[in-house]
Amino acid sequence: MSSTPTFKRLPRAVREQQMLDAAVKVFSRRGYHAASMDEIAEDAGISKPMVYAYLGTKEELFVACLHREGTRMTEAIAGAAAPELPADERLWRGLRAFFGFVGAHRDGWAVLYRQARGEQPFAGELAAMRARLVEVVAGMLDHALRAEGREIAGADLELAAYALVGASESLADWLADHPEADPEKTATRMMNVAWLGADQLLNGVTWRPPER
Amino acid sequence: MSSTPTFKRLPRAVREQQMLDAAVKVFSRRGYHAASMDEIAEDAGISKPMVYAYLGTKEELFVACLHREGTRMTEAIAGAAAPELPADERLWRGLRAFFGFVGAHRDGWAVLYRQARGEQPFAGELAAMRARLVEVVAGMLDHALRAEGREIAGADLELAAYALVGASESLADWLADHPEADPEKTATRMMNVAWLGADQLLNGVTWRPPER
DNA sequence: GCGTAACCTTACGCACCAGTAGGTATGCTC
DNA sequence: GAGCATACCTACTGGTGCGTAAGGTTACGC
Repeated sequence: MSSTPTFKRLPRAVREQQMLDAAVKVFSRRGYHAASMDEIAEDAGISKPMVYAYLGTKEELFVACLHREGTRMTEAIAGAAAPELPADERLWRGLRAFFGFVGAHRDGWAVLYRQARGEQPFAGELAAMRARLVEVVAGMLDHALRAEGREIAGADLELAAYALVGASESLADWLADHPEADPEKTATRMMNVAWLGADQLLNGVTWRPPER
Repeated sequence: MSSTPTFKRLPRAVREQQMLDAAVKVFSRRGYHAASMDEIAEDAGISKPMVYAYLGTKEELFVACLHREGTRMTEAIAGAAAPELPADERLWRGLRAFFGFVGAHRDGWAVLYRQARGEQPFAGELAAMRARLVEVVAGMLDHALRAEGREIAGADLELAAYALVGASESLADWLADHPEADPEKTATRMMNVAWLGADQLLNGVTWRPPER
Protein backbone atom coordinates (compact mmCIF):
# COMPACT_ATOMS: atom_id res chain seq x y z
CA MET A 1 0.00 0.00 0.00
CA SER A 2 2.87 2.33 0.68
CA SER A 3 4.00 4.56 -2.16
CA THR A 4 7.62 3.45 -1.74
CA PRO A 5 8.10 -0.10 -2.93
CA THR A 6 11.79 -0.11 -1.96
CA PHE A 7 12.41 0.61 1.74
CA LYS A 8 10.65 2.37 4.44
CA ARG A 9 12.27 4.54 7.05
CA LEU A 10 11.18 3.16 10.32
CA PRO A 11 11.48 4.41 13.89
CA ARG A 12 14.28 3.00 15.95
CA ALA A 13 12.17 0.86 18.25
CA VAL A 14 10.66 -1.04 15.34
CA ARG A 15 13.98 -1.59 13.58
CA GLU A 16 15.54 -2.86 16.79
CA GLN A 17 12.89 -5.51 17.12
CA GLN A 18 13.37 -6.55 13.49
CA MET A 19 17.08 -6.81 14.09
CA LEU A 20 16.58 -8.89 17.20
CA ASP A 21 14.18 -11.16 15.33
CA ALA A 22 16.76 -11.67 12.61
CA ALA A 23 19.56 -12.13 15.11
CA VAL A 24 17.67 -14.77 17.08
CA LYS A 25 16.89 -16.61 13.87
CA VAL A 26 20.43 -16.56 12.51
CA PHE A 27 22.10 -17.29 15.84
CA SER A 28 19.85 -20.26 16.39
CA ARG A 29 20.46 -21.70 12.94
CA ARG A 30 24.18 -21.10 12.60
CA GLY A 31 25.44 -20.85 16.15
CA TYR A 32 27.02 -17.81 17.74
CA HIS A 33 30.36 -17.80 15.96
CA ALA A 34 29.25 -19.06 12.57
CA ALA A 35 26.56 -16.38 12.44
CA SER A 36 27.86 -13.35 10.60
CA MET A 37 26.76 -9.84 11.29
CA ASP A 38 26.29 -9.39 7.55
CA GLU A 39 23.81 -12.22 7.39
CA ILE A 40 21.90 -10.88 10.37
CA ALA A 41 21.75 -7.45 8.82
CA GLU A 42 20.64 -8.84 5.48
CA ASP A 43 17.98 -10.97 7.13
CA ALA A 44 16.69 -7.93 8.97
CA GLY A 45 16.45 -6.09 5.63
CA ILE A 46 19.02 -3.56 6.78
CA SER A 47 22.73 -2.91 6.41
CA LYS A 48 25.36 -3.82 8.92
CA PRO A 49 26.31 -0.40 10.31
CA MET A 50 22.73 0.08 11.45
CA VAL A 51 23.01 -2.98 13.62
CA TYR A 52 26.15 -1.54 15.19
CA ALA A 53 24.51 1.83 15.63
CA TYR A 54 21.49 0.40 17.41
CA LEU A 55 22.52 -2.76 19.21
CA GLY A 56 26.30 -2.49 19.43
CA THR A 57 28.85 -5.23 18.91
CA LYS A 58 28.13 -8.84 18.14
CA GLU A 59 28.51 -9.77 21.77
CA GLU A 60 26.16 -7.05 22.93
CA LEU A 61 23.71 -8.07 20.25
CA PHE A 62 23.70 -11.62 21.50
CA VAL A 63 23.19 -10.48 25.06
CA ALA A 64 20.25 -8.40 23.88
CA CYS A 65 18.74 -11.50 22.27
CA LEU A 66 19.33 -13.45 25.43
CA HIS A 67 17.61 -10.83 27.53
CA ARG A 68 14.60 -10.45 25.32
CA GLU A 69 13.96 -14.16 24.97
CA GLY A 70 14.74 -14.81 28.60
CA THR A 71 12.40 -12.10 29.80
CA ARG A 72 9.63 -13.27 27.52
CA MET A 73 9.98 -16.78 28.85
CA THR A 74 10.15 -16.01 32.54
CA GLU A 75 7.23 -13.65 32.24
CA ALA A 76 5.17 -16.27 30.46
CA ILE A 77 5.88 -18.75 33.23
CA ALA A 78 5.49 -16.37 36.13
CA GLY A 79 2.23 -15.08 34.69
CA ALA A 80 0.79 -18.57 34.52
CA ALA A 81 1.89 -20.00 37.86
CA ALA A 82 0.19 -17.78 40.40
CA PRO A 83 1.56 -18.30 43.90
CA GLU A 84 -1.81 -18.76 45.61
CA LEU A 85 -2.61 -21.94 43.71
CA PRO A 86 -1.92 -25.38 45.18
CA ALA A 87 1.47 -26.83 44.32
CA ASP A 88 0.41 -29.35 41.71
CA GLU A 89 -1.77 -26.83 39.92
CA ARG A 90 1.05 -24.31 39.97
CA LEU A 91 3.54 -26.78 38.60
CA TRP A 92 1.13 -27.85 35.90
CA ARG A 93 0.41 -24.32 34.77
CA GLY A 94 4.05 -23.38 34.88
CA LEU A 95 5.00 -26.36 32.77
CA ARG A 96 2.23 -25.69 30.31
CA ALA A 97 3.36 -22.10 29.93
CA PHE A 98 6.96 -23.19 29.54
CA PHE A 99 6.32 -25.76 26.85
CA GLY A 100 3.90 -23.42 25.17
CA PHE A 101 6.62 -20.81 24.99
CA VAL A 102 9.19 -23.20 23.61
CA GLY A 103 6.73 -24.50 21.04
CA ALA A 104 5.97 -20.99 19.87
CA HIS A 105 9.55 -19.67 20.02
CA ARG A 106 11.71 -22.57 19.00
CA ASP A 107 14.43 -20.26 17.68
CA GLY A 108 14.49 -18.27 20.88
CA TRP A 109 14.80 -21.44 22.85
CA ALA A 110 17.71 -22.61 20.76
CA VAL A 111 19.53 -19.34 21.33
CA LEU A 112 18.94 -19.45 25.04
CA TYR A 113 19.79 -23.00 25.86
CA ARG A 114 21.87 -24.42 23.08
CA GLN A 115 24.09 -21.49 22.14
CA ALA A 116 24.47 -19.49 25.32
CA ARG A 117 25.57 -22.50 27.30
CA GLY A 118 28.80 -23.09 25.44
CA GLU A 119 30.16 -19.57 25.07
CA GLN A 120 31.94 -18.22 28.12
CA PRO A 121 30.80 -14.60 27.87
CA PHE A 122 27.18 -15.68 28.17
CA ALA A 123 27.29 -18.76 30.30
CA GLY A 124 27.15 -16.65 33.44
CA GLU A 125 24.22 -14.63 32.22
CA LEU A 126 22.33 -17.79 31.40
CA ALA A 127 23.26 -19.49 34.64
CA ALA A 128 21.76 -16.57 36.53
CA MET A 129 18.49 -16.88 34.64
CA ARG A 130 18.42 -20.57 35.29
CA ALA A 131 19.18 -20.05 38.94
CA ARG A 132 16.17 -17.77 39.25
CA LEU A 133 13.99 -20.43 37.70
CA VAL A 134 15.38 -23.10 40.00
CA GLU A 135 14.77 -20.78 42.92
CA VAL A 136 11.14 -20.40 41.95
CA VAL A 137 10.63 -24.14 41.65
CA ALA A 138 12.44 -24.78 44.91
CA GLY A 139 10.31 -22.14 46.62
CA MET A 140 7.23 -23.84 45.29
CA LEU A 141 8.24 -27.22 46.63
CA ASP A 142 9.21 -25.69 49.94
CA HIS A 143 5.90 -23.90 50.21
CA ALA A 144 4.03 -27.12 49.58
CA LEU A 145 6.13 -28.90 52.16
CA ARG A 146 5.56 -26.34 54.88
CA ALA A 147 1.86 -26.48 54.20
CA GLU A 148 2.05 -30.09 55.29
CA GLY A 149 4.31 -29.36 58.23
CA ARG A 150 7.28 -31.10 56.64
CA GLU A 151 10.74 -29.97 55.71
CA ILE A 152 13.71 -31.01 53.58
CA ALA A 153 17.31 -29.89 53.81
CA GLY A 154 17.91 -26.83 51.63
CA ALA A 155 20.46 -28.55 49.42
CA ASP A 156 18.18 -31.51 48.74
CA LEU A 157 15.36 -29.19 47.89
CA GLU A 158 17.46 -27.18 45.50
CA LEU A 159 18.81 -30.25 43.76
CA ALA A 160 15.32 -31.64 43.34
CA ALA A 161 14.33 -28.36 41.73
CA TYR A 162 17.43 -28.53 39.56
CA ALA A 163 16.48 -31.99 38.38
CA LEU A 164 12.95 -30.88 37.53
CA VAL A 165 14.21 -27.91 35.57
CA GLY A 166 16.72 -30.10 33.75
CA ALA A 167 14.11 -32.67 32.84
CA SER A 168 11.89 -29.92 31.48
CA GLU A 169 14.72 -28.48 29.44
CA SER A 170 15.43 -31.88 28.01
CA LEU A 171 11.86 -32.36 26.89
CA ALA A 172 11.86 -28.80 25.58
CA ASP A 173 14.83 -29.67 23.42
CA TRP A 174 12.97 -32.68 22.14
CA LEU A 175 9.97 -30.47 21.44
CA ALA A 176 12.09 -27.91 19.59
CA ASP A 177 13.30 -30.67 17.27
CA HIS A 178 9.83 -32.13 16.66
CA PRO A 179 7.70 -29.43 15.07
CA GLU A 180 4.73 -31.75 14.82
CA ALA A 181 4.64 -32.43 18.55
CA ASP A 182 2.00 -30.85 20.75
CA PRO A 183 3.37 -28.63 23.55
CA GLU A 184 0.35 -29.33 25.75
CA LYS A 185 0.83 -33.06 25.50
CA THR A 186 4.52 -32.71 26.20
CA ALA A 187 3.71 -30.73 29.32
CA THR A 188 1.35 -33.48 30.45
CA ARG A 189 4.03 -36.09 30.01
CA MET A 190 6.53 -34.01 31.91
CA MET A 191 4.01 -33.54 34.68
CA ASN A 192 3.60 -37.29 34.92
CA VAL A 193 7.24 -37.89 35.61
CA ALA A 194 7.84 -34.77 37.66
CA TRP A 195 4.81 -34.63 39.82
CA LEU A 196 4.60 -38.26 40.72
CA GLY A 197 8.18 -38.10 41.92
CA ALA A 198 7.75 -34.77 43.63
CA ASP A 199 4.54 -35.87 45.28
CA GLN A 200 6.29 -38.83 46.83
CA LEU A 201 9.05 -36.56 48.05
CA LEU A 202 6.53 -34.19 49.55
CA ASN A 203 4.93 -37.08 51.35
CA GLY A 204 8.18 -37.94 53.00
CA VAL A 205 8.92 -41.01 50.91
CA THR A 206 12.61 -41.22 50.20
CA TRP A 207 14.74 -43.68 48.39
CA ARG A 208 17.92 -44.90 50.05
CA PRO A 209 20.93 -46.58 48.51
CA PRO A 210 21.07 -50.32 49.25
CA GLU A 211 23.11 -51.22 52.33
CA ARG A 212 26.20 -53.21 51.62
CA MET B 1 66.72 -37.37 34.87
CA SER B 2 66.96 -37.84 31.16
CA SER B 3 70.08 -36.51 29.51
CA THR B 4 67.98 -34.21 27.33
CA PRO B 5 66.51 -31.44 29.45
CA THR B 6 64.50 -30.04 26.50
CA PHE B 7 62.01 -32.49 24.92
CA LYS B 8 61.61 -36.13 24.47
CA ARG B 9 60.65 -37.83 21.27
CA LEU B 10 57.62 -39.89 22.05
CA PRO B 11 55.75 -42.54 20.08
CA ARG B 12 52.70 -41.44 18.20
CA ALA B 13 50.13 -43.17 20.39
CA VAL B 14 51.36 -41.38 23.49
CA ARG B 15 51.49 -37.97 21.86
CA GLU B 16 48.00 -38.43 20.47
CA GLN B 17 46.63 -38.98 23.94
CA GLN B 18 48.47 -35.92 25.23
CA MET B 19 47.02 -33.89 22.40
CA LEU B 20 43.55 -35.14 23.11
CA ASP B 21 43.96 -34.35 26.80
CA ALA B 22 45.03 -30.82 25.93
CA ALA B 23 42.26 -30.43 23.38
CA VAL B 24 39.55 -31.53 25.80
CA LYS B 25 40.89 -29.13 28.38
CA VAL B 26 41.12 -26.13 26.07
CA PHE B 27 37.83 -26.82 24.27
CA SER B 28 36.03 -27.10 27.58
CA ARG B 29 37.49 -23.87 28.94
CA ARG B 30 37.30 -21.68 25.85
CA GLY B 31 34.57 -23.20 23.73
CA TYR B 32 35.03 -24.72 20.29
CA HIS B 33 35.56 -21.57 18.27
CA ALA B 34 37.47 -19.53 20.80
CA ALA B 35 39.90 -22.39 21.31
CA SER B 36 42.90 -21.94 19.05
CA MET B 37 44.93 -24.76 17.64
CA ASP B 38 48.04 -22.91 18.81
CA GLU B 39 46.88 -22.99 22.40
CA ILE B 40 46.01 -26.66 22.22
CA ALA B 41 49.40 -27.45 20.74
CA GLU B 42 51.17 -25.39 23.35
CA ASP B 43 49.23 -27.01 26.15
CA ALA B 44 50.16 -30.43 24.80
CA GLY B 45 53.81 -29.35 24.82
CA ILE B 46 54.10 -29.72 21.06
CA SER B 47 53.93 -27.54 17.98
CA LYS B 48 50.88 -27.04 15.82
CA PRO B 49 51.87 -28.98 12.71
CA MET B 50 52.15 -32.12 14.83
CA VAL B 51 48.52 -31.80 15.79
CA TYR B 52 47.56 -31.55 12.14
CA ALA B 53 49.78 -34.47 11.25
CA TYR B 54 48.27 -36.75 13.89
CA LEU B 55 44.69 -35.71 14.47
CA GLY B 56 43.82 -33.69 11.38
CA THR B 57 41.84 -30.46 11.19
CA LYS B 58 40.24 -28.67 14.10
CA GLU B 59 36.88 -30.24 13.33
CA GLU B 60 38.36 -33.72 13.17
CA LEU B 61 40.21 -33.07 16.40
CA PHE B 62 37.00 -32.11 18.14
CA VAL B 63 35.23 -35.19 16.83
CA ALA B 64 38.10 -37.28 18.16
CA CYS B 65 37.62 -35.70 21.60
CA LEU B 66 33.92 -36.33 21.39
CA HIS B 67 34.45 -39.97 20.54
CA ARG B 68 36.98 -40.64 23.23
CA GLU B 69 35.00 -39.01 26.00
CA GLY B 70 31.72 -40.43 24.76
CA THR B 71 33.09 -43.94 24.60
CA ARG B 72 34.61 -43.67 28.05
CA MET B 73 31.32 -42.53 29.46
CA THR B 74 29.03 -45.05 27.84
CA GLU B 75 31.40 -47.85 28.73
CA ALA B 76 31.50 -46.73 32.35
CA ILE B 77 27.70 -46.74 32.49
CA ALA B 78 27.16 -49.94 30.55
CA GLY B 79 29.75 -51.73 32.66
CA ALA B 80 27.95 -50.78 35.86
CA ALA B 81 24.30 -51.38 34.94
CA ALA B 82 24.17 -55.07 34.18
CA PRO B 83 20.90 -56.07 32.47
CA GLU B 84 20.08 -58.96 34.76
CA LEU B 85 19.67 -56.75 37.82
CA PRO B 86 16.27 -55.48 38.97
CA ALA B 87 15.26 -52.12 37.53
CA ASP B 88 15.88 -49.96 40.58
CA GLU B 89 19.27 -51.51 41.20
CA ARG B 90 20.19 -51.02 37.56
CA LEU B 91 19.10 -47.41 37.56
CA TRP B 92 21.00 -46.76 40.74
CA ARG B 93 24.21 -48.30 39.50
CA GLY B 94 23.92 -46.57 36.16
CA LEU B 95 23.41 -43.21 37.83
CA ARG B 96 26.28 -43.79 40.21
CA ALA B 97 28.58 -44.64 37.32
CA PHE B 98 27.37 -41.65 35.36
CA PHE B 99 27.90 -39.12 38.12
CA GLY B 100 31.16 -40.77 39.03
CA PHE B 101 32.34 -40.28 35.47
CA VAL B 102 31.29 -36.65 35.35
CA GLY B 103 32.93 -35.97 38.70
CA ALA B 104 36.17 -37.46 37.49
CA HIS B 105 36.10 -35.98 33.97
CA ARG B 106 34.52 -32.58 34.33
CA ASP B 107 36.33 -31.26 31.28
CA GLY B 108 35.21 -34.17 29.17
CA TRP B 109 31.66 -33.62 30.26
CA ALA B 110 31.82 -29.96 29.37
CA VAL B 111 33.05 -30.78 25.89
CA LEU B 112 30.39 -33.36 25.36
CA TYR B 113 27.35 -31.57 26.62
CA ARG B 114 28.08 -27.89 26.64
CA GLN B 115 30.12 -27.45 23.48
CA ALA B 116 28.96 -30.16 21.12
CA ARG B 117 25.34 -29.18 21.55
CA GLY B 118 25.64 -25.74 20.04
CA GLU B 119 27.79 -26.42 17.00
CA GLN B 120 25.98 -27.82 13.99
CA PRO B 121 28.72 -30.14 12.74
CA PHE B 122 28.67 -32.07 16.01
CA ALA B 123 25.11 -31.78 17.21
CA GLY B 124 24.13 -34.83 15.18
CA GLU B 125 26.96 -36.93 16.53
CA LEU B 126 25.99 -36.01 20.06
CA ALA B 127 22.29 -36.52 19.48
CA ALA B 128 23.03 -40.06 18.35
CA MET B 129 24.93 -40.77 21.55
CA ARG B 130 22.15 -39.34 23.59
CA ALA B 131 19.56 -41.32 21.68
CA ARG B 132 21.40 -44.52 22.50
CA LEU B 133 21.37 -43.60 26.17
CA VAL B 134 17.67 -42.78 26.08
CA GLU B 135 17.05 -46.07 24.34
CA VAL B 136 18.81 -47.94 27.10
CA VAL B 137 16.83 -46.20 29.82
CA ALA B 138 13.57 -46.70 27.95
CA GLY B 139 14.41 -50.36 27.49
CA MET B 140 15.02 -50.64 31.19
CA LEU B 141 11.68 -49.12 32.08
CA ASP B 142 9.94 -51.28 29.52
CA HIS B 143 11.59 -54.40 30.86
CA ALA B 144 10.48 -53.56 34.38
CA LEU B 145 6.94 -52.92 33.15
CA ARG B 146 6.61 -56.18 31.29
CA ALA B 147 7.87 -58.01 34.34
CA GLU B 148 4.75 -56.72 36.07
CA GLY B 149 2.51 -57.45 33.12
CA ARG B 150 1.95 -53.76 32.37
CA GLU B 151 2.58 -51.61 29.34
CA ILE B 152 2.90 -47.97 28.34
CA ALA B 153 2.64 -46.44 24.90
CA GLY B 154 6.04 -46.29 23.20
CA ALA B 155 6.05 -42.51 22.93
CA ASP B 156 5.24 -42.02 26.61
CA LEU B 157 7.94 -44.44 27.57
CA GLU B 158 10.51 -42.70 25.44
CA LEU B 159 9.60 -39.29 26.76
CA ALA B 160 9.84 -40.50 30.33
CA ALA B 161 13.31 -41.80 29.54
CA TYR B 162 14.14 -38.49 27.91
CA ALA B 163 13.09 -36.63 31.03
CA LEU B 164 15.20 -38.87 33.25
CA VAL B 165 18.24 -38.40 31.05
CA GLY B 166 17.67 -34.65 31.00
CA ALA B 167 17.35 -34.43 34.74
CA SER B 168 20.58 -36.38 35.14
CA GLU B 169 22.37 -34.11 32.71
CA SER B 170 21.17 -31.11 34.60
CA LEU B 171 22.50 -32.42 37.88
CA ALA B 172 25.70 -33.42 36.12
CA ASP B 173 26.12 -29.83 35.00
CA TRP B 174 25.61 -28.71 38.55
CA LEU B 175 28.18 -31.24 39.67
CA ALA B 176 30.69 -30.10 37.07
CA ASP B 177 30.43 -26.57 38.43
CA HIS B 178 30.75 -27.62 42.09
CA PRO B 179 34.11 -29.33 42.52
CA GLU B 180 33.50 -29.83 46.22
CA ALA B 181 30.30 -31.81 45.66
CA ASP B 182 30.23 -35.56 46.10
CA PRO B 183 29.22 -37.52 42.97
CA GLU B 184 27.82 -40.38 45.05
CA LYS B 185 25.56 -38.05 46.99
CA THR B 186 24.43 -36.36 43.81
CA ALA B 187 23.51 -39.74 42.37
CA THR B 188 21.48 -40.52 45.48
CA ARG B 189 19.57 -37.28 45.14
CA MET B 190 18.90 -37.92 41.50
CA MET B 191 17.68 -41.39 42.35
CA ASN B 192 15.26 -39.91 44.83
CA VAL B 193 13.55 -37.75 42.27
CA ALA B 194 13.82 -40.17 39.38
CA TRP B 195 12.97 -43.44 40.96
CA LEU B 196 10.09 -42.29 43.08
CA GLY B 197 8.48 -40.86 39.97
CA ALA B 198 9.36 -43.82 37.81
CA ASP B 199 8.15 -46.27 40.43
CA GLN B 200 4.77 -44.61 40.48
CA LEU B 201 4.63 -44.77 36.71
CA LEU B 202 5.52 -48.43 36.77
CA ASN B 203 2.74 -49.06 39.23
CA GLY B 204 0.23 -47.61 36.84
CA VAL B 205 -0.28 -44.34 38.68
CA THR B 206 -0.68 -41.50 36.22
CA TRP B 207 -1.33 -37.84 36.59
CA ARG B 208 -4.03 -36.24 34.48
CA PRO B 209 -4.59 -32.58 33.67
CA PRO B 210 -7.49 -31.10 35.64
CA GLU B 211 -10.84 -31.22 33.84
CA ARG B 212 -12.29 -27.87 33.00
C1' DG C 1 10.67 24.95 0.27
C1' DC C 2 14.70 24.63 2.79
C1' DG C 3 17.63 23.19 6.72
C1' DT C 4 18.72 19.58 9.66
C1' DA C 5 18.86 15.48 11.89
C1' DA C 6 18.07 10.86 11.74
C1' DC C 7 18.30 7.03 8.75
C1' DC C 8 20.95 4.23 5.67
C1' DT C 9 24.61 2.94 2.38
C1' DT C 10 29.08 1.40 0.14
C1' DA C 11 33.58 0.23 0.84
C1' DC C 12 37.48 -0.66 3.44
C1' DG C 13 41.13 -1.58 7.39
C1' DC C 14 42.77 -4.69 10.39
C1' DA C 15 43.36 -8.62 13.38
C1' DC C 16 43.06 -13.19 14.06
C1' DC C 17 43.71 -17.96 13.12
C1' DA C 18 43.24 -22.40 10.45
C1' DG C 19 46.16 -24.80 7.77
C1' DT C 20 50.90 -25.57 5.12
C1' DA C 21 55.61 -25.47 3.10
C1' DG C 22 59.94 -26.72 3.74
C1' DG C 23 63.59 -27.92 6.64
C1' DT C 24 66.09 -30.15 10.99
C1' DA C 25 67.07 -33.57 14.50
C1' DT C 26 66.82 -38.20 16.46
C1' DG C 27 66.70 -42.92 16.92
C1' DC C 28 66.42 -47.59 14.73
C1' DT C 29 68.05 -51.20 11.48
C1' DC C 30 71.55 -53.85 9.36
C1' DG D 1 78.11 -45.73 10.84
C1' DA D 2 75.21 -45.20 6.49
C1' DG D 3 70.59 -44.85 5.41
C1' DC D 4 65.92 -44.33 6.29
C1' DA D 5 61.80 -43.30 8.62
C1' DT D 6 59.57 -40.81 11.89
C1' DA D 7 59.26 -37.12 15.21
C1' DC D 8 59.46 -32.33 15.35
C1' DC D 9 60.20 -27.26 14.33
C1' DT D 10 59.96 -22.11 12.51
C1' DA D 11 57.77 -19.17 9.71
C1' DC D 12 54.56 -18.05 6.54
C1' DT D 13 49.90 -17.38 3.68
C1' DG D 14 45.25 -16.70 2.74
C1' DG D 15 40.64 -16.19 3.94
C1' DT D 16 37.17 -14.62 6.78
C1' DG D 17 34.51 -11.40 9.27
C1' DC D 18 34.24 -7.76 12.95
C1' DG D 19 33.93 -3.10 13.29
C1' DT D 20 34.16 1.83 11.14
C1' DA D 21 34.87 6.13 8.18
C1' DA D 22 32.81 9.00 5.15
C1' DG D 23 29.33 10.06 2.42
C1' DG D 24 24.11 9.74 0.20
C1' DT D 25 19.00 10.14 1.07
C1' DT D 26 14.49 10.73 3.12
C1' DA D 27 11.19 12.91 6.21
C1' DC D 28 9.82 16.36 9.25
C1' DG D 29 9.79 21.14 11.47
C1' DC D 30 9.02 25.79 10.52
